[in-house]
Order: sequence, then C-alpha cells, then structure tokens
Amino acid sequence: MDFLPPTDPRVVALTRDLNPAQREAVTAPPEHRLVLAGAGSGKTRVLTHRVAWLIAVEGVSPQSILAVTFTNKAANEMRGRIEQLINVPVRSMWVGTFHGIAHRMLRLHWKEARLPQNFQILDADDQQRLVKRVIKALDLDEDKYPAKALTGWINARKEEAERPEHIQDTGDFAMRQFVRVYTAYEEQCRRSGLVDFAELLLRAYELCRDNPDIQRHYRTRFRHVLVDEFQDTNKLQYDWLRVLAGDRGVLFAVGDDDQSVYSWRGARVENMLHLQRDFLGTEVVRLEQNYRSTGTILRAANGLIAKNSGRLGKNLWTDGGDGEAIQLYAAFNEYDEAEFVVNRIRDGVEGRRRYSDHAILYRTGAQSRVVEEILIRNRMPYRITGGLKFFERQEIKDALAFLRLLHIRDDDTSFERAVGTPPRGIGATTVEKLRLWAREQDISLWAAAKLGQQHLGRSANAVNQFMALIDAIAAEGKDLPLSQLTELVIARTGLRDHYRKEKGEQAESRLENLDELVSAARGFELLPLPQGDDQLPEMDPLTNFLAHAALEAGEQQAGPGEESVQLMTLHAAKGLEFPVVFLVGVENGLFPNMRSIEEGNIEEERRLCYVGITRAREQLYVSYAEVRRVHGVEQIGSPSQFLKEIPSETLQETRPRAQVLRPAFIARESGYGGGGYSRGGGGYGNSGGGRGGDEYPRGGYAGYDRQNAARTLLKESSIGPGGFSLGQRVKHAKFGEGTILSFDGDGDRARAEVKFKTAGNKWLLLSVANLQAL
DNA sequence: GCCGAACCCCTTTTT
DNA sequence: GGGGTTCGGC
Repeated sequence: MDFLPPTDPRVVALTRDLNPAQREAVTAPPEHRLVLAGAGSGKTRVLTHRVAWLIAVEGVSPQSILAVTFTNKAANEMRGRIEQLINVPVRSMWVGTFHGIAHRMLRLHWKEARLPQNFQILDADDQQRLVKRVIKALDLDEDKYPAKALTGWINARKEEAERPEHIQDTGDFAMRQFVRVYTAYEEQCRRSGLVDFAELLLRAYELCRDNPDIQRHYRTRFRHVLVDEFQDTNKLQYDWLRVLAGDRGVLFAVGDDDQSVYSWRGARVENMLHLQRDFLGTEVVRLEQNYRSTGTILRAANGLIAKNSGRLGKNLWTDGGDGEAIQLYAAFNEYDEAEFVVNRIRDGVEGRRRYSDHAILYRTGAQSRVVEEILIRNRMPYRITGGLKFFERQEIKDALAFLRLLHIRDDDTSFERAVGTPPRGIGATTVEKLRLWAREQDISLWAAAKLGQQHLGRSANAVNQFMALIDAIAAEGKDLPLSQLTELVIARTGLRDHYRKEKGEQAESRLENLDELVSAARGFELLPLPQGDDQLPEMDPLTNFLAHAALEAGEQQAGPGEESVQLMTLHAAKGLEFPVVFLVGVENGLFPNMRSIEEGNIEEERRLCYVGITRAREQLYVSYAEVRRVHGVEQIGSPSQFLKEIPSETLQETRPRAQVLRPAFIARESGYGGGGYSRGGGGYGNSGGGRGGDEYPRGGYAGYDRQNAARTLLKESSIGPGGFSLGQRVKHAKFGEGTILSFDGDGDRARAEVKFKTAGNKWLLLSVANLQAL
C-alpha cells in the first residue's frame, strides 16, 4: 500500500464507499487492530473490505489469510462478499467458523492429534446422552450429578484447556466424582472415535501449541488472522488465536463489547481488553456511525447502554432523521400484548409494509406460543427462527446413527440409538447387559454384542439380527452412491415404516425429512472440495456428510424465509435487522430475567436489550404485560427497569383507540399501589377483537386509565400485596433471607412465593408470615 | 419389551 | 402450560 497512490483504481474501488473510520480500519498498515464496531456500523463491510484490501492492494496471498467467525452463515457471507469484491474465487483462503477451522486442522493432522482417521463429531445432544450413560455406569446418583450440569462442567473445563489430570485434587468428594465422570467420558469418546464441539477446539489448540512442526507451518502460513464477533470468543479460542498468530501474525479483531450476550456460554468480553497486552501495539478503531436505525432509536439505545459500567465506550450516531418515537404499550396480559402486535402488523401490511418487515423479539422461547396463537387466529404467516435444526431432528439423528455405525461399529453412542429405533425386541434390559459386559471387558458395545452372546439369554437372537442387518446394509451399500446408501438405510432398518405408522402431521413431516436427507446426501457424492484448498484432507463422502451434519446443522426451519412475520429470541436476533421491531415481554423478572438478576448479571441483560433496540431500522414497539401466565401460574408483571433507563423523550405511550378495560378487582384498588391481585381473571377466550380495531371485548371489566396506570408503573416497580415487590429480598423468621418470586391470591389469602437459600421455594401467606423487607 | 400415565422441571444456545 | 423422562401395567 505504501507505494500506491490514493488515486490507484484498486484503492479507489475499495475505499470509495467507506466513511472515514471504516476507511481507517480497512486501510490500516499491517498491525494489530481492534475494531469496535457498533450495531449497524458496517462491521461486515469493514471485515470483507479489509481482506480484499490485503489481497488486492497489499499483495497478500489469499493463502496467508485466516478469517474466523462464529456462525456458518457469517462465514459463508464473508467468503461470498470477498469474492465479489475482488472478483476472483479465493479458494486457498481459510474462512470458516472456529469449529470448522479446528475440524479441518484435525482432519489434516489426525495422526498428530492422535485421532482415528474417521473420527466423528458428537453434537451437544449426543454429548449429554453420553455423559448421562457415563454417570450411570459409574453408579453415581443422577440427582446429585445431573448429566446436564456435568456436561456443562466438562465443556467449561475444556474451554479452560483443562484435561482431567490438570484438575487439582482438593479432596472435595463431589469434585472427585466430577473428575471421574470427565475421565470416563473422555475414555468413552476415545474408544468410539468421537469428538465433541469443545474437544474440536481443544484438540486443535493443543495440536498447534504442542506440535512444533505444525505450529511453525501455520504461523508461517497465516500472516493475517481476522476475527468476527470478537466479544464472543472464549478463553480457548483466544489462546488458540494467540498460538496461531505467534509473533508475526497480524490480528484484525472486530467486535462490540456492548453486544456481548453469551457470557453464560463462556464468552469473555475481557478478551477485548487483553488485546493490547497480548498483541502488542493493538490500536482501536471505533465505528460509531450507524446506517441502520433512526436517530430516536439510537438515542434510546445509547441512553440505555450508558447505564452499564466498564464499557469500552461508544456512541452511535446517524446523519439520517430522528424518525418516529418508540411506542410503548402497557398490555393487560400476554394475549392483549400479542393482539396489539398483530394489529400493528396488520396496519403495516395494509400500508407499505410486508409481513417480513416485522420482527417480534422476546427474551425466552416459551413466549412465542401465545404470539403464535394470535398470529394463527389472525391468519398471519409467520416464521420462527430457532429451535430444532434439520440435522438435530429425531428421525434424522436416527438415520445418521445407522450411517455412523456403518462407518465405525465401535461408536457406542450411535449403537445405543440405532439398536432401539425402531423397536426390534431389544430393550433396556438387554442393552444394560451389553453395557455391563462391555465395561467389564473394556470393549465397545458392538464388540460386546458379538462376543458376549452367552450373557444375553433369549434376546441374543434379536441382537444377532440387528448386527446382521448392519453388516448386510454395509455390504449392499458398499459401492452405492451416498444418497442410495442413505435410502437403503432408511428402508432396510425399518425407519420409514416406523414413522409411517405414526399418526399426525408430525409423522408426515418426519417422512418428508427422511426424503430430504436422501437429497441432502446427494450433494455430497461428488466430493465438493469444501471451500477448496490446495491441501484438502481426503474425506470420503460419508465422513464428509456426517461432519457437515454435525457442524452445519442446517437451517432451523424448512421452507424459505418467505413472506412472513419473523419471530425469534433476542439472542437469535443478534446480527439481524428489521424495519419494524416489536420487543415484547419487557417486564422485570422476565426481561431482565429473574435468574440474571439473582446471578447479578443484569448488565448482560441490558446489553441484550440494547441488541434488541438496535435491530430496528424505522419503528420500534416495546410492550409489557401487567399480568402474565408463567409456568401455568398467573403473575403480576411490572415494567422492566430498562424502560426507565431509556431516555423518556424517545418513548411514547400508545393507547388503543377504543377504551381499554380492566378487571374490576384491580380497578377497585386505588391505582396500582396497594394493588390486590387475583388469579384467574383473564381467561382470554373470546378473541372477538375485530379486524383493524383495537377493541378488547372482555366483559365485566371496569374502565381504567391505562395511560395513567402505565405511568405509575414506570415510576414504581411492581408492587404486590402487602407492599412487597417481585424480586424483592425479604427476611423470614424461620427460613431466613429470600427473594420474592410471585404472588397469588388477595386479601387475607394473599400469598407470596419466596425463594430461600436453604429452605428452597415456599408459598407464604402474607397475613401470617410476617416477612420483613430487606 | 412396549406403551400410556404420572411426574418434574423450566433463560438465552453461534458450533 | 408443555415437553421430556420415568414408572407401572399389560
């Protein structure tokens, strides 16, 4: 670059559409950079232009570039946009997810990584099942040692690069059991040739750290390492980047500390702070000009996030207009809230909007149900992002288990799944016998089935038939193309017949999915050079297919993102944008979530709120419900504290056109303050709410001034019976200190559910319990 | 061994 | 309220 005049056409082409800050980042000399990229500030653009700049202007070989993202979607998008920019395919460039890159290294260096050549990937679900079996095998109490917790713990250890032998024995009994499980789990994985997600990263890290040749190779090769969403990196990923970059690799990290919402998964925002220490000379570039949202939306977002401490600091601005005020709606309950949203969408669609211009964002997945109900009732097309992905579906995993078993008979995880689906007379007892014998002999289940016939009694026959079936499919399918092999598996194992017998819509979709799997397999027959590389590991189509299934579990829902309203959690919305956004359920306890409040991690919730607000381009609606059913119990809600933190001049309370009514039993109390609360008031059966109108025909409710009540709510926080509020810390003479979770009943029968440290959750009659506010 | 009924738990989930 | 798991009857 040094010698290229700014008028050079290559320079002009790559910089003319950039603002000064973006240009500074893109054209920076080859030194470490941390790009603090605010929401909607053109982060991807900077990343892709930077790569193009390195290649086209700096003359860096694509081979020397490693670009890492977190999602496949981001990786694909990045590669596509880079190729567009410099108009050549850049096959030799490594662009991928952390896991994808790690996987590739392990395939290339499976020997050095001490893995079998045909190792398979264990997804999160498989992993937990395996851990569970290990816990059982060790005869541990599953209540004391829940598989979920142990799996989380093991993954956390791996993310700290801690193997079982690294964990210090403090003499703690439970900890010893944890380590036992970890050790046994690792051994199980080793024998089955399985690698879980965390293990992919850890192995790759150890490989690069401990093998001098490999380390030299990659350090020489990757002169430029670019990382997206840097705030989401965990310790292991960070350490791996350090090893890879060595002394000479140049790091270009892009991220936003204000959008760090995955700390609960091990993400460490602090990594952004450590850059200047570990990558000497790292300079920070701030991208603060926002191209997405209106000035009002940005002011709201800036105001809210300013309440967080320890930020790197950033203030979004736009040279566009202020736009509309943010509309705040105080709903009576979650049905009312959903109706409000649907009515606004209808208004939009009757105007210039499309359904797909609207996104409904919520804190927890369970909130989608009511919204869906109302959408369906109003015949609006919608699409939920999140949930089960294609390759995670039961029927697909069933079929894959057989395919994997064809590959590695010693894969116990697949054996256990395949042996019982569809039912073939081999039940829990038989499998348990196999496990016992296998453990005793230290062999796989397959080997145990083969060698331990005498232990099986009358089910030996069924087991033999099962093994014969697998062998037969393997023999018949040996020379078949992958898709035909897949079809063979689905037919011969009886999977198709099994699901054909099932009734209902779900069964139909399962059959369709199985067919879809066959089609998907077809795509892997001609070994598409995955992201083409000079030195690709040789992978047979089946291994390739199975790896793909685990690493890129597929779109979340079949069917294209057609013309439909978009529903998703706030987490799932990160990175996306929509003209109109509805942020629903903005209530204390729900958002910020109770658990986060208890864990003292409210700042992350605030960042999540910031993420939600900054998804909106033109119009943002925020709503909360005064009463909401949670886990089947009605609870009083109060407007989220975040609403008070958003600059009030950006908010405007909206009021339905027709008068909104309120249950008499609440209205009879003065305002909301001493509020009685009664359950069962709001069965929302009659949704007569006609088109276009905002009528809420619920008989028997007295009128009340919604706007006024909402304002009161904004000031005070949820007051329940007896003047206590949700989430409030209280003291009980017998149970000690606790937190109020919910209220129930009124008058003398008013009760509160309180979570105590030692005594657990208790329902206490307020007239009796004599709780002291803390 | 298999299936339905009781039972239990319940934030978020890039790979 | 709902989904996943376990337990008990056939």
